[in-house]
Amino acid sequence: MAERTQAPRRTPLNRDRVLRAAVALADEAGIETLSMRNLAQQLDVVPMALYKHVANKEELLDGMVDVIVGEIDPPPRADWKDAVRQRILSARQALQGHHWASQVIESRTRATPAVLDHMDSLMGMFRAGGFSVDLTHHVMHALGSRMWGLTRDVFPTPTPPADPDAREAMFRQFAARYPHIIEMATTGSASGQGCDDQFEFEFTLDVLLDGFERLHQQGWRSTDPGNGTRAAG
Amino acid sequence: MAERTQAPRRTPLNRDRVLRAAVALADEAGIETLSMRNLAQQLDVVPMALYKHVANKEELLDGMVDVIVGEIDPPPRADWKDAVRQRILSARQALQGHHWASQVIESRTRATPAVLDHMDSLMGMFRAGGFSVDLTHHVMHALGSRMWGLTRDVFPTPTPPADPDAREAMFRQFAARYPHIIEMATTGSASGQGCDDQFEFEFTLDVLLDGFERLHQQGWRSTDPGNGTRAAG
DNA sequence: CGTTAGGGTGTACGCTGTACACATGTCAAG
DNA sequence: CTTGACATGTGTACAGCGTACACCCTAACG
Repeated sequence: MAERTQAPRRTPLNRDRVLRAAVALADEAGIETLSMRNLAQQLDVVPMALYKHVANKEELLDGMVDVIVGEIDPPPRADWKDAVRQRILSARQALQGHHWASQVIESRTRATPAVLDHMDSLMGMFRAGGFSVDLTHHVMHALGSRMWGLTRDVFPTPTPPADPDAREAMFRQFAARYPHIIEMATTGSASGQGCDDQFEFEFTLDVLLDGFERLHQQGWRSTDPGNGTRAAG
Repeated sequence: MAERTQAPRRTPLNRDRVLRAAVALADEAGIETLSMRNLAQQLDVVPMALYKHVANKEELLDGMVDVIVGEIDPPPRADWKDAVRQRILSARQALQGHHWASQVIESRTRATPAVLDHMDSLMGMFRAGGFSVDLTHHVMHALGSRMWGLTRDVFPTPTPPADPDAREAMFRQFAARYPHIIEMATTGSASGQGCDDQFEFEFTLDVLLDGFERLHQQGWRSTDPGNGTRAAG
Protein backbone atom coordinates (compact mmCIF):
# COMPACT_ATOMS: atom_id res chain seq x y z
CA MET A 1 0.00 0.00 0.00
CA ALA A 2 1.02 3.53 -0.61
CA GLU A 3 2.41 4.16 2.83
CA ARG A 4 4.67 7.10 3.26
CA THR A 5 8.22 6.23 2.41
CA GLN A 6 9.15 7.24 5.94
CA ALA A 7 8.07 5.36 9.03
CA PRO A 8 4.28 5.34 9.40
CA ARG A 9 3.30 8.44 11.32
CA ARG A 10 2.13 7.91 14.87
CA THR A 11 -1.32 9.11 15.74
CA PRO A 12 -0.55 12.34 17.53
CA LEU A 13 -0.72 12.63 21.28
CA ASN A 14 -3.45 14.53 23.02
CA ARG A 15 -4.31 15.31 26.59
CA ASP A 16 -6.75 12.46 26.84
CA ARG A 17 -4.34 9.84 25.57
CA VAL A 18 -1.73 11.10 27.98
CA LEU A 19 -4.08 10.90 30.94
CA ARG A 20 -5.34 7.45 30.05
CA ALA A 21 -1.83 6.15 29.60
CA ALA A 22 -0.90 7.63 32.95
CA VAL A 23 -3.83 5.91 34.63
CA ALA A 24 -2.97 2.63 32.97
CA LEU A 25 0.66 2.89 33.96
CA ALA A 26 -0.18 3.73 37.56
CA ASP A 27 -2.62 0.84 37.67
CA GLU A 28 -0.12 -1.66 36.39
CA ALA A 29 3.18 -0.51 37.78
CA GLY A 30 2.17 1.52 40.79
CA ILE A 31 2.02 5.23 41.31
CA GLU A 32 5.64 5.40 42.44
CA THR A 33 6.69 4.19 39.01
CA LEU A 34 4.75 6.90 37.26
CA SER A 35 7.42 9.38 36.22
CA MET A 36 7.24 11.71 33.29
CA ARG A 37 10.05 9.72 31.72
CA ASN A 38 8.37 6.35 32.18
CA LEU A 39 5.09 7.67 30.93
CA ALA A 40 6.76 9.15 27.88
CA GLN A 41 8.48 5.86 27.16
CA GLN A 42 5.14 4.08 27.43
CA LEU A 43 3.77 6.44 24.80
CA ASP A 44 6.87 6.01 22.68
CA VAL A 45 7.70 9.65 22.92
CA VAL A 46 10.37 11.84 24.43
CA PRO A 47 9.65 13.08 27.98
CA MET A 48 9.32 16.74 27.09
CA ALA A 49 6.61 15.95 24.55
CA LEU A 50 4.20 15.43 27.43
CA TYR A 51 4.55 19.05 28.44
CA LYS A 52 2.71 20.07 25.31
CA HIS A 53 -0.39 18.44 26.76
CA VAL A 54 -0.11 18.88 30.51
CA ALA A 55 1.48 21.87 32.19
CA ASN A 56 3.40 19.78 34.71
CA LYS A 57 3.15 16.66 36.79
CA GLU A 58 0.69 18.15 39.24
CA GLU A 59 -1.72 18.85 36.43
CA LEU A 60 -1.18 15.35 35.17
CA LEU A 61 -2.24 13.98 38.54
CA ASP A 62 -5.24 16.32 38.61
CA GLY A 63 -6.25 14.98 35.24
CA MET A 64 -5.84 11.40 36.34
CA VAL A 65 -8.19 12.02 39.24
CA ASP A 66 -10.68 13.54 36.83
CA VAL A 67 -10.53 10.47 34.64
CA ILE A 68 -11.54 8.07 37.37
CA VAL A 69 -13.93 10.44 39.13
CA GLY A 70 -15.66 10.82 35.81
CA GLU A 71 -16.47 7.13 35.91
CA ILE A 72 -18.66 7.42 38.97
CA ASP A 73 -22.29 6.54 38.32
CA PRO A 74 -24.72 9.41 37.93
CA PRO A 75 -26.66 10.34 41.09
CA PRO A 76 -29.45 7.85 41.81
CA ARG A 77 -33.03 8.90 42.46
CA ALA A 78 -33.81 7.97 46.02
CA ASP A 79 -34.41 9.08 49.55
CA TRP A 80 -31.47 11.27 50.65
CA LYS A 81 -29.95 8.60 52.82
CA ASP A 82 -30.02 5.90 50.21
CA ALA A 83 -28.98 8.31 47.51
CA VAL A 84 -25.92 9.46 49.45
CA ARG A 85 -25.12 5.92 50.43
CA GLN A 86 -25.38 4.59 46.90
CA ARG A 87 -23.40 7.41 45.40
CA ILE A 88 -20.59 7.08 47.87
CA LEU A 89 -20.45 3.34 47.43
CA SER A 90 -20.43 3.89 43.70
CA ALA A 91 -17.53 6.29 44.05
CA ARG A 92 -15.78 3.71 46.14
CA GLN A 93 -16.28 1.14 43.44
CA ALA A 94 -15.00 3.49 40.75
CA LEU A 95 -11.83 4.13 42.70
CA GLN A 96 -11.44 0.47 43.52
CA GLY A 97 -8.72 -1.13 41.52
CA HIS A 98 -6.81 2.12 41.27
CA HIS A 99 -4.70 1.53 44.38
CA TRP A 100 -3.09 4.88 43.93
CA ALA A 101 -6.33 6.85 43.84
CA SER A 102 -6.56 7.41 47.56
CA GLN A 103 -3.02 8.68 47.82
CA VAL A 104 -3.33 10.97 44.84
CA ILE A 105 -6.76 12.38 45.68
CA GLU A 106 -5.59 13.26 49.16
CA SER A 107 -2.54 15.01 47.82
CA ARG A 108 -4.54 17.34 45.55
CA THR A 109 -4.80 20.92 46.72
CA ARG A 110 -7.02 22.28 43.98
CA ALA A 111 -10.36 20.87 42.97
CA THR A 112 -11.05 19.98 39.40
CA PRO A 113 -14.53 20.29 37.87
CA ALA A 114 -15.22 16.58 38.21
CA VAL A 115 -14.36 16.76 41.88
CA LEU A 116 -16.65 19.74 42.38
CA ASP A 117 -19.41 17.95 40.52
CA HIS A 118 -19.26 15.07 42.93
CA MET A 119 -19.29 17.33 45.96
CA ASP A 120 -22.10 19.44 44.62
CA SER A 121 -24.21 16.43 43.84
CA LEU A 122 -23.80 15.06 47.36
CA MET A 123 -24.69 18.40 48.86
CA GLY A 124 -27.73 18.55 46.64
CA MET A 125 -28.92 15.25 48.08
CA PHE A 126 -28.73 16.49 51.63
CA ARG A 127 -30.48 19.72 50.71
CA ALA A 128 -33.20 17.83 48.87
CA GLY A 129 -33.64 15.73 51.97
CA GLY A 130 -34.44 18.87 53.89
CA PHE A 131 -31.05 19.44 55.52
CA SER A 132 -30.26 23.05 56.28
CA VAL A 133 -27.32 24.69 54.56
CA ASP A 134 -25.66 24.80 57.94
CA LEU A 135 -26.02 21.11 58.68
CA THR A 136 -25.14 20.15 55.13
CA HIS A 137 -21.93 22.03 55.50
CA HIS A 138 -20.85 20.25 58.65
CA VAL A 139 -22.00 16.92 57.35
CA MET A 140 -19.86 17.30 54.26
CA HIS A 141 -16.87 18.02 56.45
CA ALA A 142 -17.69 14.99 58.53
CA LEU A 143 -17.67 12.80 55.45
CA GLY A 144 -14.33 14.21 54.43
CA SER A 145 -12.42 11.92 52.16
CA ARG A 146 -14.98 9.23 52.89
CA MET A 147 -17.20 10.84 50.28
CA TRP A 148 -14.84 9.31 47.75
CA GLY A 149 -15.29 5.92 49.29
CA LEU A 150 -11.82 6.11 50.68
CA THR A 151 -10.80 4.43 53.89
CA ARG A 152 -7.74 5.97 55.36
CA ASP A 153 -6.89 3.07 57.57
CA VAL A 154 -4.07 3.66 59.93
CA PHE A 155 -3.62 0.10 60.92
CA PRO A 156 -0.05 -0.65 60.08
CA THR A 157 1.73 -3.49 61.74
CA PRO A 158 5.41 -3.82 62.56
CA THR A 159 7.26 -6.28 60.38
CA PRO A 160 7.95 -9.49 62.28
CA PRO A 161 11.51 -10.85 62.23
CA ALA A 162 12.17 -13.86 60.06
CA ASP A 163 13.71 -16.01 62.77
CA PRO A 164 10.95 -18.06 64.50
CA ASP A 165 12.52 -17.82 67.95
CA ALA A 166 12.95 -14.08 67.66
CA ARG A 167 9.41 -13.83 66.41
CA GLU A 168 8.08 -15.78 69.34
CA ALA A 169 10.00 -13.57 71.74
CA MET A 170 8.76 -10.48 69.99
CA PHE A 171 5.22 -11.74 70.16
CA ARG A 172 5.40 -12.23 73.93
CA GLN A 173 6.92 -8.81 74.36
CA PHE A 174 4.27 -7.38 72.12
CA ALA A 175 1.45 -9.04 74.03
CA ALA A 176 2.73 -7.56 77.25
CA ARG A 177 2.93 -4.05 75.92
CA TYR A 178 -0.06 -3.99 73.58
CA PRO A 179 -2.57 -6.38 75.17
CA HIS A 180 -5.59 -4.98 73.38
CA ILE A 181 -4.06 -5.06 69.95
CA ILE A 182 -3.12 -8.68 70.48
CA GLU A 183 -6.53 -9.47 71.85
CA MET A 184 -8.14 -8.06 68.76
CA ALA A 185 -5.72 -9.73 66.40
CA THR A 186 -6.32 -13.13 67.92
CA THR A 187 -10.06 -12.95 68.59
CA GLY A 188 -12.93 -13.69 66.29
CA SER A 189 -13.14 -13.95 62.58
CA ALA A 190 -13.66 -10.34 61.66
CA SER A 191 -10.27 -9.25 62.92
CA GLY A 192 -6.64 -9.81 62.18
CA GLN A 193 -5.63 -10.19 58.60
CA GLY A 194 -9.06 -11.34 57.54
CA CYS A 195 -10.32 -7.76 57.82
CA ASP A 196 -13.13 -7.00 55.41
CA ASP A 197 -12.45 -3.51 54.11
CA GLN A 198 -15.85 -3.17 52.53
CA PHE A 199 -17.60 -4.12 55.73
CA GLU A 200 -15.54 -1.63 57.73
CA PHE A 201 -16.31 1.06 55.24
CA GLU A 202 -20.05 0.50 55.22
CA PHE A 203 -20.07 0.18 58.99
CA THR A 204 -18.55 3.61 59.39
CA LEU A 205 -20.59 5.17 56.64
CA ASP A 206 -23.79 3.97 58.28
CA VAL A 207 -22.72 5.20 61.70
CA LEU A 208 -22.24 8.61 60.13
CA LEU A 209 -25.43 8.62 58.08
CA ASP A 210 -27.50 7.47 61.05
CA GLY A 211 -25.92 10.23 63.08
CA PHE A 212 -26.71 12.78 60.42
CA GLU A 213 -30.29 11.60 60.23
CA ARG A 214 -30.70 11.92 63.96
CA LEU A 215 -29.30 15.45 64.00
CA HIS A 216 -31.54 16.41 61.12
CA GLN A 217 -34.65 14.99 62.77
CA GLN A 218 -34.01 16.88 65.96
CA GLY A 219 -33.48 20.08 64.01
CA TRP A 220 -29.85 20.48 64.98
CA ARG A 221 -28.34 23.93 64.50
CA SER A 222 -24.73 24.91 65.02
CA THR A 223 -25.83 27.97 66.97
CA ASP A 224 -27.89 25.98 69.45
CA PRO A 225 -26.70 26.36 73.02
CA GLY A 226 -24.52 23.45 74.04
CA ASN A 227 -23.35 22.83 70.52
CA GLY A 228 -20.14 24.70 71.01
CA THR A 229 -18.29 21.57 71.82
CA ARG A 230 -20.75 18.72 71.61
CA ALA A 231 -22.59 17.96 68.42
CA ALA A 232 -25.37 16.00 70.01
CA GLY A 233 -26.05 15.88 73.72
CA MET B 1 41.34 29.00 77.85
CA ALA B 2 43.08 25.75 77.14
CA GLU B 3 40.97 24.89 74.17
CA ARG B 4 42.21 22.30 71.78
CA THR B 5 44.53 23.81 69.26
CA GLN B 6 42.21 22.56 66.54
CA ALA B 7 38.68 23.79 66.03
CA PRO B 8 36.53 23.02 69.06
CA ARG B 9 35.03 19.60 68.52
CA ARG B 10 31.33 19.48 67.80
CA THR B 11 29.18 17.54 70.19
CA PRO B 12 28.65 14.35 68.24
CA LEU B 13 25.38 13.62 66.49
CA ASN B 14 22.95 11.04 67.73
CA ARG B 15 19.62 9.74 66.57
CA ASP B 16 17.70 11.99 68.87
CA ARG B 17 19.41 15.16 67.76
CA VAL B 18 18.84 14.19 64.15
CA LEU B 19 15.13 13.59 64.70
CA ARG B 20 14.63 16.80 66.63
CA ALA B 21 16.45 18.80 64.01
CA ALA B 22 14.29 17.18 61.34
CA VAL B 23 11.11 18.08 63.20
CA ALA B 24 12.32 21.64 63.68
CA LEU B 25 13.26 21.99 60.04
CA ALA B 26 9.93 20.60 58.85
CA ASP B 27 8.10 22.92 61.23
CA GLU B 28 9.90 25.99 60.02
CA ALA B 29 10.52 25.37 56.36
CA GLY B 30 7.83 22.86 55.48
CA ILE B 31 8.03 19.15 54.88
CA GLU B 32 8.84 19.59 51.22
CA THR B 33 12.04 21.36 52.18
CA LEU B 34 13.14 18.51 54.42
CA SER B 35 15.77 16.75 52.38
CA MET B 36 18.67 14.77 53.74
CA ARG B 37 20.93 17.43 52.32
CA ASN B 38 19.12 20.34 53.93
CA LEU B 39 18.88 18.54 57.22
CA ALA B 40 22.58 17.78 57.16
CA GLN B 41 23.37 21.40 56.43
CA GLN B 42 21.20 22.45 59.35
CA LEU B 43 23.26 20.17 61.58
CA ASP B 44 26.49 21.44 60.03
CA VAL B 45 27.39 18.04 58.80
CA VAL B 46 27.78 16.26 55.49
CA PRO B 47 24.62 14.51 54.17
CA MET B 48 25.96 10.99 54.48
CA ALA B 49 26.70 11.51 58.15
CA LEU B 50 22.98 11.21 58.85
CA TYR B 51 23.00 7.65 57.63
CA LYS B 52 25.02 6.62 60.63
CA HIS B 53 21.98 7.42 62.76
CA VAL B 54 18.97 6.63 60.60
CA ALA B 55 18.85 3.85 58.04
CA ASN B 56 17.19 5.99 55.38
CA LYS B 57 14.69 8.75 54.91
CA GLU B 58 11.70 6.53 55.60
CA GLU B 59 13.10 5.70 59.01
CA LEU B 60 13.75 9.36 59.59
CA LEU B 61 10.08 10.10 58.94
CA ASP B 62 9.06 7.22 61.21
CA GLY B 63 11.21 8.72 63.92
CA MET B 64 9.74 12.16 63.44
CA VAL B 65 6.27 10.77 63.91
CA ASP B 66 7.43 9.07 67.08
CA VAL B 67 8.76 12.34 68.40
CA ILE B 68 5.49 14.18 68.16
CA VAL B 69 3.28 11.21 69.05
CA GLY B 70 5.39 10.88 72.16
CA GLU B 71 4.19 14.29 73.21
CA ILE B 72 0.56 13.24 73.51
CA ASP B 73 -0.79 13.47 77.05
CA PRO B 74 -1.07 10.23 79.00
CA PRO B 75 -4.52 8.61 78.97
CA PRO B 76 -6.96 10.40 81.26
CA ARG B 77 -9.04 8.63 83.88
CA ALA B 78 -12.63 8.97 82.85
CA ASP B 79 -15.75 7.37 81.46
CA TRP B 80 -14.84 5.67 78.16
CA LYS B 81 -16.48 8.33 76.05
CA ASP B 82 -14.82 11.24 77.72
CA ALA B 83 -11.53 9.41 77.92
CA VAL B 84 -11.49 8.66 74.20
CA ARG B 85 -12.63 12.15 73.43
CA GLN B 86 -10.00 13.81 75.56
CA ARG B 87 -7.23 11.60 74.33
CA ILE B 88 -8.04 12.19 70.71
CA LEU B 89 -8.32 15.93 71.23
CA SER B 90 -5.01 15.80 73.04
CA ALA B 91 -3.46 13.99 70.12
CA ARG B 92 -4.92 16.61 67.85
CA GLN B 93 -3.34 19.32 69.94
CA ALA B 94 0.03 17.58 69.94
CA LEU B 95 0.01 17.36 66.17
CA GLN B 96 -1.21 20.92 65.83
CA GLY B 97 1.51 23.22 64.69
CA HIS B 98 3.26 20.45 62.83
CA HIS B 99 1.46 21.07 59.55
CA TRP B 100 3.31 18.18 58.01
CA ALA B 101 2.21 15.65 60.61
CA SER B 102 -0.98 14.63 58.85
CA GLN B 103 0.73 14.07 55.54
CA VAL B 104 3.58 12.12 57.06
CA ILE B 105 1.49 9.99 59.40
CA GLU B 106 -0.75 8.95 56.55
CA SER B 107 2.21 7.99 54.43
CA ARG B 108 3.64 5.59 57.02
CA THR B 109 3.20 1.93 56.24
CA ARG B 110 4.76 0.47 59.36
CA ALA B 111 3.73 1.30 62.90
CA THR B 112 6.28 2.44 65.40
CA PRO B 113 5.99 1.64 69.11
CA ALA B 114 4.66 5.09 69.95
CA VAL B 115 1.95 4.65 67.34
CA LEU B 116 1.00 1.26 68.70
CA ASP B 117 0.92 2.67 72.21
CA HIS B 118 -1.64 5.23 71.19
CA MET B 119 -3.80 2.67 69.43
CA ASP B 120 -3.61 0.21 72.28
CA SER B 121 -4.54 2.84 74.80
CA LEU B 122 -7.61 3.86 72.83
CA MET B 123 -8.67 0.26 72.47
CA GLY B 124 -8.21 -0.23 76.17
CA MET B 125 -10.66 2.59 76.82
CA PHE B 126 -13.37 1.00 74.73
CA ARG B 127 -12.80 -2.37 76.34
CA ALA B 128 -12.88 -0.85 79.80
CA GLY B 129 -16.17 0.76 78.83
CA GLY B 130 -17.58 -2.68 78.20
CA PHE B 131 -17.24 -2.75 74.42
CA SER B 132 -16.81 -6.20 72.94
CA VAL B 133 -13.60 -7.02 71.12
CA ASP B 134 -15.69 -7.19 67.99
CA LEU B 135 -17.20 -3.74 68.33
CA THR B 136 -13.94 -2.25 69.49
CA HIS B 137 -12.33 -3.51 66.33
CA HIS B 138 -14.85 -1.90 64.01
CA VAL B 139 -14.94 1.26 66.01
CA MET B 140 -11.19 1.66 65.71
CA HIS B 141 -11.48 1.28 61.97
CA ALA B 142 -14.24 3.86 61.96
CA LEU B 143 -12.03 6.33 63.74
CA GLY B 144 -9.29 5.74 61.24
CA SER B 145 -6.86 8.59 61.01
CA ARG B 146 -9.23 10.63 63.14
CA MET B 147 -7.76 8.92 66.18
CA TRP B 148 -4.75 11.15 65.61
CA GLY B 149 -6.93 14.20 65.61
CA LEU B 150 -6.43 14.53 61.90
CA THR B 151 -9.02 15.98 59.61
CA ARG B 152 -8.56 14.88 56.09
CA ASP B 153 -10.58 17.63 54.57
CA VAL B 154 -11.12 17.35 50.88
CA PHE B 155 -12.43 20.83 50.37
CA PRO B 156 -10.10 22.34 47.86
CA THR B 157 -11.23 25.28 45.80
CA PRO B 158 -10.21 26.23 42.28
CA THR B 159 -7.92 29.24 42.13
CA PRO B 160 -9.82 32.31 40.96
CA PRO B 161 -8.33 34.33 38.11
CA ALA B 162 -6.69 37.62 39.00
CA ASP B 163 -8.69 39.73 36.58
CA PRO B 164 -11.88 41.00 38.28
CA ASP B 165 -14.03 40.69 35.18
CA ALA B 166 -12.88 37.17 34.49
CA ARG B 167 -13.46 36.36 38.12
CA GLU B 168 -16.99 37.68 38.00
CA ALA B 169 -17.71 35.66 34.88
CA MET B 170 -16.21 32.57 36.45
CA PHE B 171 -18.30 33.10 39.55
CA ARG B 172 -21.53 33.19 37.56
CA GLN B 173 -20.54 30.12 35.61
CA PHE B 174 -19.63 28.43 38.86
CA ALA B 175 -22.93 29.29 40.49
CA ALA B 176 -24.79 27.74 37.60
CA ARG B 177 -22.91 24.50 37.69
CA TYR B 178 -22.32 24.11 41.42
CA PRO B 179 -25.34 25.77 43.02
CA HIS B 180 -25.01 24.01 46.36
CA ILE B 181 -21.35 24.77 46.80
CA ILE B 182 -22.04 28.43 46.12
CA GLU B 183 -25.00 28.36 48.44
CA MET B 184 -22.84 27.01 51.21
CA ALA B 185 -20.00 29.37 50.53
CA THR B 186 -22.24 32.40 50.68
CA THR B 187 -24.58 31.43 53.50
CA GLY B 188 -24.13 31.81 57.21
CA SER B 189 -21.08 32.46 59.29
CA ALA B 190 -19.86 28.92 59.75
CA SER B 191 -19.08 28.41 56.11
CA GLY B 192 -16.80 29.76 53.45
CA GLN B 193 -13.34 30.75 54.47
CA GLY B 194 -14.35 31.29 58.06
CA CYS B 195 -14.50 27.54 58.57
CA ASP B 196 -13.64 26.51 62.10
CA ASP B 197 -11.54 23.37 61.79
CA GLN B 198 -11.73 22.58 65.45
CA PHE B 199 -15.52 22.80 65.41
CA GLU B 200 -15.76 20.55 62.38
CA PHE B 201 -13.47 18.04 64.00
CA GLU B 202 -15.36 17.88 67.26
CA PHE B 203 -18.66 17.76 65.42
CA THR B 204 -17.62 14.68 63.53
CA LEU B 205 -15.93 13.07 66.49
CA ASP B 206 -19.12 13.43 68.52
CA VAL B 207 -21.29 12.06 65.75
CA LEU B 208 -19.05 9.00 65.74
CA LEU B 209 -18.81 8.61 69.50
CA ASP B 210 -22.57 8.98 69.90
CA GLY B 211 -23.04 6.37 67.22
CA PHE B 212 -20.64 4.02 68.95
CA GLU B 213 -22.43 4.50 72.24
CA ARG B 214 -25.75 3.70 70.67
CA LEU B 215 -24.44 0.52 69.06
CA HIS B 216 -22.84 -0.53 72.32
CA GLN B 217 -26.02 0.07 74.30
CA GLN B 218 -28.08 -2.00 71.94
CA GLY B 219 -25.56 -4.82 72.12
CA TRP B 220 -24.55 -4.62 68.47
CA ARG B 221 -22.74 -7.60 67.07
CA SER B 222 -21.26 -7.94 63.60
CA THR B 223 -22.87 -11.36 63.23
CA ASP B 224 -26.38 -10.10 63.94
CA PRO B 225 -28.77 -10.63 61.07
CA GLY B 226 -29.18 -7.49 59.03
CA ASN B 227 -25.73 -6.24 59.88
CA GLY B 228 -24.25 -7.51 56.70
CA THR B 229 -24.66 -4.19 55.02
CA ARG B 230 -26.18 -1.85 57.54
CA ALA B 231 -24.44 -1.10 60.81
CA ALA B 232 -27.53 0.06 62.59
CA GLY B 233 -31.04 -0.40 61.38
C1' DC C 1 52.16 0.55 71.58
C1' DG C 2 48.82 -1.40 68.06
C1' DT C 3 44.03 -2.48 67.08
C1' DT C 4 39.46 -1.77 66.55
C1' DA C 5 35.13 0.37 65.95
C1' DG C 6 32.18 4.27 65.38
C1' DG C 7 31.28 8.62 63.36
C1' DG C 8 32.18 12.12 59.78
C1' DT C 9 33.83 12.90 54.75
C1' DG C 10 34.05 12.93 49.61
C1' DT C 11 32.86 11.23 45.49
C1' DA C 12 29.74 9.29 42.44
C1' DC C 13 25.47 7.15 40.36
C1' DG C 14 20.97 6.99 38.80
C1' DC C 15 16.84 9.00 39.22
C1' DT C 16 13.56 12.97 39.29
C1' DG C 17 10.91 17.31 37.16
C1' DT C 18 11.36 20.61 33.76
C1' DA C 19 13.52 25.06 31.29
C1' DC C 20 14.97 26.29 26.80
C1' DA C 21 16.24 26.15 22.07
C1' DC C 22 15.40 23.74 18.07
C1' DA C 23 13.34 20.70 14.25
C1' DT C 24 9.52 19.20 11.80
C1' DG C 25 4.84 18.66 9.96
C1' DT C 26 0.20 20.86 8.79
C1' DC C 27 -2.49 24.26 7.15
C1' DA C 28 -4.15 29.00 5.67
C1' DA C 29 -3.35 33.14 3.34
C1' DG C 30 -0.97 35.66 -0.22
C1' DC D 1 3.28 27.52 -5.42
C1' DT D 2 5.22 29.96 -1.90
C1' DT D 3 5.30 31.77 2.66
C1' DG D 4 4.70 32.08 7.16
C1' DA D 5 2.37 30.81 11.39
C1' DC D 6 1.23 27.47 14.55
C1' DA D 7 1.26 23.10 16.85
C1' DT D 8 3.72 19.27 17.99
C1' DG D 9 7.77 16.35 19.00
C1' DT D 10 13.11 16.44 20.01
C1' DG D 11 17.61 17.13 22.34
C1' DT D 12 20.31 18.92 25.62
C1' DA D 13 21.03 20.56 30.06
C1' DC D 14 20.48 21.69 35.00
C1' DA D 15 19.54 21.43 39.73
C1' DG D 16 17.88 18.63 43.03
C1' DC D 17 17.00 14.18 45.22
C1' DG D 18 18.27 9.58 48.06
C1' DT D 19 22.02 6.89 48.94
C1' DA D 20 26.01 3.22 47.84
C1' DC D 21 30.81 2.89 48.68
C1' DA D 22 35.42 3.78 50.00
C1' DC D 23 37.94 6.46 52.92
C1' DC D 24 39.83 8.98 57.05
C1' DC D 25 40.13 10.47 61.82
C1' DT D 26 39.79 9.90 66.57
C1' DA D 27 38.73 7.85 71.05
C1' DA D 28 38.85 3.67 73.71
C1' DC D 29 40.90 -0.56 74.92
C1' DG D 30 44.15 -4.42 75.26
